[in-house]
Amino acid sequence: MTRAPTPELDDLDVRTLALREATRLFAERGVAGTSLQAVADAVGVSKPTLVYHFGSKDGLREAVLEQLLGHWQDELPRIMAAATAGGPRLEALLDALYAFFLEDRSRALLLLREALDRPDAFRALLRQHLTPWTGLLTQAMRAGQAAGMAHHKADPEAFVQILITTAIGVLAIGDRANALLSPEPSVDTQLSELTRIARAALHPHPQEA
Amino acid sequence: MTRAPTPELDDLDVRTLALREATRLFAERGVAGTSLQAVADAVGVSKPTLVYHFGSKDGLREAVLEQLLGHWQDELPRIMAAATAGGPRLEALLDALYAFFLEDRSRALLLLREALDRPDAFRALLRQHLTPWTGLLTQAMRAGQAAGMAHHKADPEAFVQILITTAIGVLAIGDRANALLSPEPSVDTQLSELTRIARAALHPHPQEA
DNA sequence: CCTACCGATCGGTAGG
DNA sequence: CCTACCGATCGGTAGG
Repeated sequence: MTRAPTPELDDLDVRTLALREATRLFAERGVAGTSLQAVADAVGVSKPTLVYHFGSKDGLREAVLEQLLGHWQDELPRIMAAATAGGPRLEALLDALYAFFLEDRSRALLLLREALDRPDAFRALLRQHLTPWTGLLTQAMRAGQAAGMAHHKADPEAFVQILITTAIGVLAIGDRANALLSPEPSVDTQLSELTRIARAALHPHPQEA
Repeated sequence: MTRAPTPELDDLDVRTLALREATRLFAERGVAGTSLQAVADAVGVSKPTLVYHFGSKDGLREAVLEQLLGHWQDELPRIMAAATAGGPRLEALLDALYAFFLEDRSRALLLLREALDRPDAFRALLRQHLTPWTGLLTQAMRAGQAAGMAHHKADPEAFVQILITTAIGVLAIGDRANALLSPEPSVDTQLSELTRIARAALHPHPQEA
């Protein structure tokens, strides 16, 4: 018995471990494709223990998503501060976006799956947590357009939308979809190209400035 | 009894109807989230009837995918011919890509779900059916680069990859992910902006030509 | 193409 | 945090 019998410590361990394993399994196989028993086995506890900690399978799913959004909430202020330090810098923003999702593949996979499986809940989740931040981006972009530093034909909302959609798409399935091409572009190469595309599409052609 | 009792006709009807309903349900809820009974109810037959026609649930899934890829195989030659008629035209290609997936939302959803749920099978499917065609695109793009008509910094494989990934991403979840922004960009607006981005990222800046 | 039915597994509860 | 167990549903088979 090297393990502390303190219930509070055990609680923390099981809950943390369960969140980690559920995140991994839900991302890989989807929520519908993952049984509570499969999570319980991965954690090394019984099925009712999971129900005790999270109320239900749906409670576990919500806890996993809340944890993901929590990470996001912690990082966003830091990212936005860094990116807008010397005026909004597109590259810094994209690099931060890439880094966040590269740190844990499950993040992009879970987001994409949630978008597919629960459209309404997904929309509500974005509205609640992220719309204020994207508003800052489009605002900065309009300012850039007014100053002639951003392409005047760009639609700020659609531009930001597409960049985020593409980044998450590449990070979630870039290693599968690249079977389309030969030779296969690595995820890193795809992200570099995305940055180049974004830059070219944002900055006005000199003769139009 | 207005319906013909001919078994062959009924066979065709049930199979066709089952494929249609399964496509819709698999796209909406995923394969794991759709029971054979749910498909049977939607078609109006019993569950064993589906097993008779498709062998198993997995057989039904494969039939749905084959039908999707079949459509693609029929349209691709037409698309490529139209797009390369007067030299490769980016806009024509993108419009054809958009049109194909807009015609039936399930197409983009199913592809995305398959990429998530069965990575290896998805890669094999792309390699088998689509890599030759994308090879034509990168080839045309390299020719454009050599002629100074396409941006020399672009990575052809990564560029094509990203355009397709983004188009499918927008068409599959553009109506959910746009809750990120306010006002929400419509899917049409997103596609227009994607075309603009692609054009700006492909064509070299004049001073570099 | 159906009814009847199979064993296995599902999410969740009772009770401790 | 467990064992024991619940009814419901799963994909699939038997037999016609």
